[in-house]
Amino acid sequence: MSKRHDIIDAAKTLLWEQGFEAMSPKKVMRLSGAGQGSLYHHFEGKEALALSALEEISTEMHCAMEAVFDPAKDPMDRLYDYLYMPRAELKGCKLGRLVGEKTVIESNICDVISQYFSFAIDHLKGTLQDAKAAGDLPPHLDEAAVARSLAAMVQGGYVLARSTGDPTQMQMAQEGAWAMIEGLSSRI
Amino acid sequence: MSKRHDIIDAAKTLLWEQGFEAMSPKKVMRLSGAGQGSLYHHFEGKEALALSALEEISTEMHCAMEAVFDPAKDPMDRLYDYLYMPRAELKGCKLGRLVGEKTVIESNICDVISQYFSFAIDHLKGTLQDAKAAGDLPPHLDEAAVARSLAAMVQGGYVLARSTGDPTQMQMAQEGAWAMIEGLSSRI
DNA sequence: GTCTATACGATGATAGAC
DNA sequence: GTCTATCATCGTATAGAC
Repeated sequence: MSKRHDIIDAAKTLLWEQGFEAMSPKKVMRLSGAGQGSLYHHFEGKEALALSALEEISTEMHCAMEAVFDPAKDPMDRLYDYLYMPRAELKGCKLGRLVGEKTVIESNICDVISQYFSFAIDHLKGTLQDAKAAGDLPPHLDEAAVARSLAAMVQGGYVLARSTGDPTQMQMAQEGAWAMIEGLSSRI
Repeated sequence: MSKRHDIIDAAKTLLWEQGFEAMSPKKVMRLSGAGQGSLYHHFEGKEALALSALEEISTEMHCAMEAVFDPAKDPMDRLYDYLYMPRAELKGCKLGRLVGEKTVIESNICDVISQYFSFAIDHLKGTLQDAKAAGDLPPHLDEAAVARSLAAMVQGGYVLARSTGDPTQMQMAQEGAWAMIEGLSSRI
């Protein structure tokens, strides 16, 4: 009965709660109940473990996003649902939170994170195009740029919320974003 | 001749380049040329040192912002200048970057960061009000929310840029934000 | 004020027995 | 596959001499 999964689960938890640098092999062992031998049998080292854990997390987040960007939905609804997706304001984005760490930026971990963002931005861009085609947004709007803005607003919302310990900071950022989108829409 | 300033300077550099957890007293000593004794003579410990360094950084950033939000300027110019302020896209915000770290969130360091954000948000809010008063933005716009959105967009722009190693991600986020603001303005 | 010496736990990993 | 040594190094701090 392999402990591989217990180890990955512990790593996922610690990565989210503490970040990559603070996720030590020892903490993973304590939390998972596995010994040193198991950990280094299944994974080459700390970075490889983090990579496996983050790939699982990334997959889970992709699934959540596919639901939000369901092409059967009205484009403006998709945008609204993206902005107002349930989020753990004070814990931060499971992936985006990690890019503050130098060691993450210098490792392969960064690829998993940037792939997630490009996935989200592509969906946003497509949705903005659909909204334009439906006559819901002005035709001259630069959807590539606005898509980045919206993704950035969410990531920045976490930063504001965490710095103040106040989840409503994220909610206000969301409302501001939606106010701008709606303002553009209602004036077509 | 006190080494206090050398130590603070080294701490400022390391905090920006590596973050708080990675800023070890030993690294500060190496970079500043000071010995252990000097460091612990001038500062109670690592956190106190970081706090002093970040207060200096915060002051510098406040000054830069006062220039951007000069009340003599046209409100829309102030917004534009804020969005397009020169930024080190790949290094991140000297303050905002730190909130990803658990130890930062749990310490007094967080206060310095949140004070900086509330300063920026207040200026943004006031500027948005001025723009409304001048007839440049729709009167029903929720300036408290939009102010958070704009501040968040900048912080998130750093996240996107760092995750991809591509500074233009920040620039696109800025352009998207400006496109939305301008879109609202041109349709009054 | 500055320095060196010393301490002790945590980190990240290897070795080898079961 | 799993476990328990064991290791060198780093991180954070104290003590005490100059």
